[in-house]
Amino acid sequence: MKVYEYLTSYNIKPSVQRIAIMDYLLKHKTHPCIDEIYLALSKDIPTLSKTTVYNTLKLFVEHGAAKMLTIDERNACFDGDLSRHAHFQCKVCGRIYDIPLEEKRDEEAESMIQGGFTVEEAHRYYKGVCPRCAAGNAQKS
Amino acid sequence: MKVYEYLTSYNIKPSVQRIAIMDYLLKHKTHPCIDEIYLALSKDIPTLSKTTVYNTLKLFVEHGAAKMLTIDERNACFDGDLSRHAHFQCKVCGRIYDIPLEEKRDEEAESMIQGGFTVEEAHRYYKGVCPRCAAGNAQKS
DNA sequence: AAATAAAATTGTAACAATTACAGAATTTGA
DNA sequence: TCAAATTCTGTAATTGTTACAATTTTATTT
Repeated sequence: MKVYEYLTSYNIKPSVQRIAIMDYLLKHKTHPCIDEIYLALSKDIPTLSKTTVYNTLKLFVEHGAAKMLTIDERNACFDGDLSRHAHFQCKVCGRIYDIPLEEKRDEEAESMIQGGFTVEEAHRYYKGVCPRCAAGNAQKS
Repeated sequence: MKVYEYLTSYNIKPSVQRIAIMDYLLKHKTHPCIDEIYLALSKDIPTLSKTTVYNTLKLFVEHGAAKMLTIDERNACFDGDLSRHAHFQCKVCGRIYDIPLEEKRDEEAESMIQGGFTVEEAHRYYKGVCPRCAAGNAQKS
């Protein structure tokens, strides 16, 4: 299985729950929060505990297999896409969009490293209103 | 008084509490959280309620007189510096540093606007270890 | 200046996201 | 198969934030 090896490549011991959660992350680019993942997977794994979802995502982030987004004030979101990209959250519907970044070096990060900082994460995000909502098709996701 | 007019310029009716909170924000570039502000000002204003600090900062953000940072997962931080700049949070001591941004246009934002997005906020931040902590002088702030 | 209305502040209670923790279940390794 | 280690579960505790009603303060009208 594919996700199985993906997890092991990050030194994460696979389990039914971990595979299901990573699989969900890789297949749903919606930047889901804990609850979304929990509710979706509970259908297949009825015994799933929300604590496990918390623990597992924390594990993923620690092993570098997922990223945590703190764009949304209310709750943390998670991203299985590890490529360099920015995010945009619509203030109306709450959706988080992926925004491609021009491939160019990050001068700020470079000068920080010069200044003695160790840079482990770089986040960039925007907020505003998405085209969908601007068009009046506002709908809570 | 200076802060008084500063508040009115943002259409915020000044009060003892609001002036004290804005004054604290302008004088302390530490990106304080609610609790830091509350604890610091309680000494001068013993009747101050934490709810007031919450309400007031929400008001400031709505009127564009302050910015809320969601870098720290545990609690929101606030910044009275409205100029364009990035932030760096040290994972060891938790300090949030200001990082100057080269003055150049934000191509990503521009292309998003082209794509129909309304961009109201742009955030950029980094995480890692600061020089102080790297040198071993780790100390929780 | 007194009375009234409006706005701001306070404190408690409710709420929601997250974490701690101990017991149950599962996996691993002899 | 049995013991040890790991993972998972569910409840309880914790914490940041918000709702709300009562009180206080400020502004307005008479």
